[in-house]
Amino acid sequence: MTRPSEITRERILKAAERLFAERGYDGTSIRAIVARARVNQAAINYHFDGKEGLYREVLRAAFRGLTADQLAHAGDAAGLPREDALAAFIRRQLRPLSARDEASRHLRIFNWETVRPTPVFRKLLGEEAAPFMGLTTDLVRRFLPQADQRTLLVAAIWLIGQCSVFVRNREQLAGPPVALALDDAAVEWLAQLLSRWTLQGLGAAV
Amino acid sequence: MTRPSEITRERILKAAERLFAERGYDGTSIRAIVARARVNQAAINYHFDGKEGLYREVLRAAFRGLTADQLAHAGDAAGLPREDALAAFIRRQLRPLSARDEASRHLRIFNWETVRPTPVFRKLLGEEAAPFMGLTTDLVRRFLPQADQRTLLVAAIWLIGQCSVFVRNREQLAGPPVALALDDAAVEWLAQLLSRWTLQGLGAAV
DNA sequence: TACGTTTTCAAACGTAGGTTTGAAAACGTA
DNA sequence: TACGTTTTCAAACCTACGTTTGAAAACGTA
Repeated sequence: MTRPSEITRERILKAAERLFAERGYDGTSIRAIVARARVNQAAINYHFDGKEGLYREVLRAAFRGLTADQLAHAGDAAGLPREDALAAFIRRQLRPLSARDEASRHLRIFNWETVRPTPVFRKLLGEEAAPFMGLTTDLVRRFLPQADQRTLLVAAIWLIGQCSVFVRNREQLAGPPVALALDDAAVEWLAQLLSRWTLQGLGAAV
Repeated sequence: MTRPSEITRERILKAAERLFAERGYDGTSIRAIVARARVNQAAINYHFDGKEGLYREVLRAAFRGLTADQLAHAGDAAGLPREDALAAFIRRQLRPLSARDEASRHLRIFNWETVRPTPVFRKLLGEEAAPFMGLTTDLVRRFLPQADQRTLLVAAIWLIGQCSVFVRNREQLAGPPVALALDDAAVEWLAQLLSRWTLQGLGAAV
């Protein structure tokens, strides 16, 4: 692998990630990607063997990026009181609300897949979802020590869902009729509210 | 309005609803719709003034259909103890989990819009979301009588989110690694679990 | 039945999409 | 430097899309 060709590859990946996140797979054209990346149109077929191959790469990177971010703090959680660990988890889950950064983009690519998962995505999920689900399950287990596995899984999904409804619908919630402010203070307020309700929901005193 | 032309209209709407639900707006072609509806291709432009006009009609029907279910029971809720009203709300929200019917299809059309809302959808939401949000807000207000409007709104969204994470990701949750069973018994069990956690979360004794 | 309107139809139009092509350029190495 | 390989490039190709067209058919009504 020579250096310049790697640059082209990276430029394509970066542009593709942005556009796929914004417009989804179908809504993003090869021509739009190459225009943004400032490379030749044929480069995508040369480097990634077509649009689908490029998407596969982007998806994998997004998935890794997301889980890596969350798994990086898994170690901390064990050392915290369960209440604090839960609050930290929720705060991290809400992070894309205020930050319009890489994590936010990754999550968006992810979201496109939840409506109609591509085979590529299904495969990825089957292979790599376990660590994150395990982390979340471990967290709720601290509140439901004698629950069975099925209940723990549902609790984990429940917890994730409480956060993701705000993250996913960020744009609608920002406008009328809800008009939820989304500055840092509001996000922190929201995180505390969700923490309290979740703690109580799982039967912990607050 | 003559009779046969109404039949054509209905056939198009029915076919379009199915296809838009399955593949989304971009993923559904006019040609696929007319093939399923067994009508001429130009009929869509004649009756709906183009693909976007057709989508507008389908979206409106989906929205009405979805909220109608909850709104129809809004009257009942007032007469129930708040705990029962909440449980009934959750059970209704989870209904698309077990029923692969019209409601399920409507929700799916809705879901396509959450990633990147079309202007058509935004307009619809602005015009018609208020009754459903009002209903949900009224419900949570019974648990948080002295909360301000912003908190009530967040609580309402929180409640909706807890249900929608299961409904939205039904397909992924049914498969590995979660492998959540989704027969009627399991859905009822899930509804009760969510009811309990939500009740506790909102500070009610169970 | 006769006539103006509404509705259907097959065909074509123009555009945008992903991919392919074959040659030119850049590159690494002997 | 010379040469085989890798990478870039502009152009073309082919397909699928949404829409338009103009005439034929069906319709409602007088």
